[in-house]
Amino acid sequence: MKPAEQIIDALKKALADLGIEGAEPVLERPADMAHGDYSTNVALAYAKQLGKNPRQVAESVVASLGMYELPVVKIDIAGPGFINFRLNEGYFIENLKSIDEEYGKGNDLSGKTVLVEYTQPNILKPFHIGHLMSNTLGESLARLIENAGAKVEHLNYQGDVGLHIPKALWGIRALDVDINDIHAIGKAYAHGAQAYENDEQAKAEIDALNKKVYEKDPEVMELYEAGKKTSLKLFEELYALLGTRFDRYYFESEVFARGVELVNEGKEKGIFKESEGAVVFPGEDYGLHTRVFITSKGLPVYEAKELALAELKAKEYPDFDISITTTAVEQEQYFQVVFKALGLLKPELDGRFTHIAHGMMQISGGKMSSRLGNVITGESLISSLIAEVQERMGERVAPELTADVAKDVGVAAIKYTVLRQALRKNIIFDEERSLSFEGDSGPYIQYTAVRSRSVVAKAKDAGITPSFDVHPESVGLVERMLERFPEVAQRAAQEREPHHVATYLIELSSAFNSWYAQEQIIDVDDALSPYRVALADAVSNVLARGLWLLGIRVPVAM
RNA sequence: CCCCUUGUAGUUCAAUGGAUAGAACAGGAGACUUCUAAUCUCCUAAUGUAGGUUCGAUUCCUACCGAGGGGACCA
Repeated sequence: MKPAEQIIDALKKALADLGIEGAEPVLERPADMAHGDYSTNVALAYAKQLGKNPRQVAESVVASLGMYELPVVKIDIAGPGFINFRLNEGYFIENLKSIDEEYGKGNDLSGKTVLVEYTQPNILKPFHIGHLMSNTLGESLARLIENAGAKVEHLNYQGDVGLHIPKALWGIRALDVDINDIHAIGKAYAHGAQAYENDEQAKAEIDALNKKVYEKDPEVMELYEAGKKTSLKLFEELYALLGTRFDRYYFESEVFARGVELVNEGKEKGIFKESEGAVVFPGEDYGLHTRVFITSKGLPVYEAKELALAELKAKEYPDFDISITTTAVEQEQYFQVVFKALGLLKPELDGRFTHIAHGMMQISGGKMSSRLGNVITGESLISSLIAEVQERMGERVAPELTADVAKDVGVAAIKYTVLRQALRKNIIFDEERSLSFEGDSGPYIQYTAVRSRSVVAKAKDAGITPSFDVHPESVGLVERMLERFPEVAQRAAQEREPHHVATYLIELSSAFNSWYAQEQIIDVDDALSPYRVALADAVSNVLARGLWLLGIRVPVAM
C-alpha cells in the first residue's frame, strides 16, 4: 500500500474514534514543501460538527493516529489546524532507486485508444503561428496521454481545397513565380488574396479558377499538384525540426464530397434546415449559434467537412475512445456546434469528440494583423530564434555541434513559451522576452538536463559508481521533488494541461541548480559522493522524461 | 445587442476552496584559478471594483468595469 493510502486509512479510523463515521479525508500535496509531504485539513473540516476549535480536533486526531503504524517520521499541527506528515527517509531512497527511463508512466488510460489531431496547415499558404502552437500543444498532449497508458494516433488534417487555393494559383500566375519556391508561393498567395478583395476582374478570375480546381480541370491541376508538393515538403521539414511525426495525414479533399452527403442525410432527418438558400444547423435550439454547413452555391464549408472527417476517423479507428482536436480558442464555439450536430447525426459518436484550445498569440503592445503588416509566420519565428541561439552560443559547444544544438534550443524556447501557461489564455509574444533563454524558459531546463548528465559522465571518468546504498540521514528538496513527478505527469494528462509539467520542470531545475551550487558532487574521498552522483543521474532522467512530455529535446551539449 | 473566455508584483506567468499568494524578467547588492555562470545567493514589489456563499475565497456565485474571441454562406 502506498503511503498516501495508509495515511488516509489511519485518518478514517482516527476520525471514527472521534465519532465521525464514513469520513472521506482529503490528503493534499502541500505546494510549499516546508509544510511536509502530505497534509490534511480534516481538523478544519470537522471542527464545526464536533463543536471544538480546529486545533483541538487536530490534537485529538494526531493522538489517535499514534496508535496506527504509519510510514512517517513526523506529524505536525500547523497554522489554523492543518495536520502535516513527513514521510520516512527510506521511502524516498527506495523511490530514487526506482527511477529509470520508464519513471512517471501511468496506467490511468491503459487499454484506451486516443486520436489526437493537430497542426492543420493549409497548402499554398504560410505555416503560421497558430499551426506552430497547435503542433506544440498536440504533440505534448499526445505524449502525456501515451504516458498515461493509452495508445495514441497522431493525426494531421491539411487544407488542400477552398478559396485560398485559387487565390494562390492566381497569384502564382500573375507574378510568374517558381512553383518550387515556397516563399514565393507565400507572396503569391498574399497577392492573390489582396486582388480578390480589391480587384473585380481578379475576383471573377479567381472564382473561375476555384471552379476549375473543384472540377479537377487538367488546365490547373498540374500547377496545383506541383504547388501542393512544394508545400508538403516544407511542412515535413518543419515537422522534423519540431520533433513531431504523424500516423495519418487527412486532407480536406478526402472528406469534401462526403460532407455534402452527410448534411443532406441530416436534412432528411430534420437535423439541418434550408435557410436563405443555404443548409444550416439551427444551433440556437441547443443554446449555440446557428451556422451554415452548405452554402447557397452548394459547396460544403468547414463544418460539413468536419462531419465527414469525424466519420472517416471512426471508420479507420473503430475502437477509438476519444478524439481530440487542438486549435486556437477562436474556434471553440464553432466546434461546439459541429460536435452537437455530429452527435445528432451519428448518436454512436456523441461525446467521443472533443476540442482543446490554445490561446491566440498576441504581440505585446498591440495586435498581430496582416493589415498592420506585423504578422510573424511560424516558420520565420523558429528560424529567427535558432539564429539568435546560434549567435549567443559562441564558443560554448564544439563547432560541429552548434547547428543541431541551436535547433534544439531554439525550438525549446518557442515550445516552452506555448506550454508554460494554462490553455485558452492568450500568449503575449514579447520579442525581447522570447529571446531570453534565462530563468523561466525551455533552455533553462535543457541547460540543467545537460549539466546533470555531464556531471554524471565526469563522475564515471573519475571512477565513481553511482549508488543510493550509502545515503545521507535526511533527504532534501531534490529527492522530494523527484518523488512527485509521476503524480504531476498523471495530473497533466488527466486535466490535459501540459503546463503542470512545465511548471514542475522549472521547479525541479531550480532545486537541482541550487543544490549543485552548494554541493561538491564528485569527490573520490567522500563516501556520499556515489549517492550524489546517483541523485544527479536521477534528476537527469526525470528532466529528460519531462522534456519529452513537452515535446522538447535534450541537446547533446549547451 | 447576445454568447464564451479572461483580469494576480513595473512586465510575462504559477497557485487540486486552505497556511507567510510562488517563480522569471526588469531594478538593487553579491558569488566563477574549483564538477557547465544559459548558473547560484540576498533585497524591493501584486489578487480590477462592490456584494454574496463558506470555519476559510486569487479560486465558487451575482453585478459592474477592463481585455480577448465568437455570433449564416472564411477557417
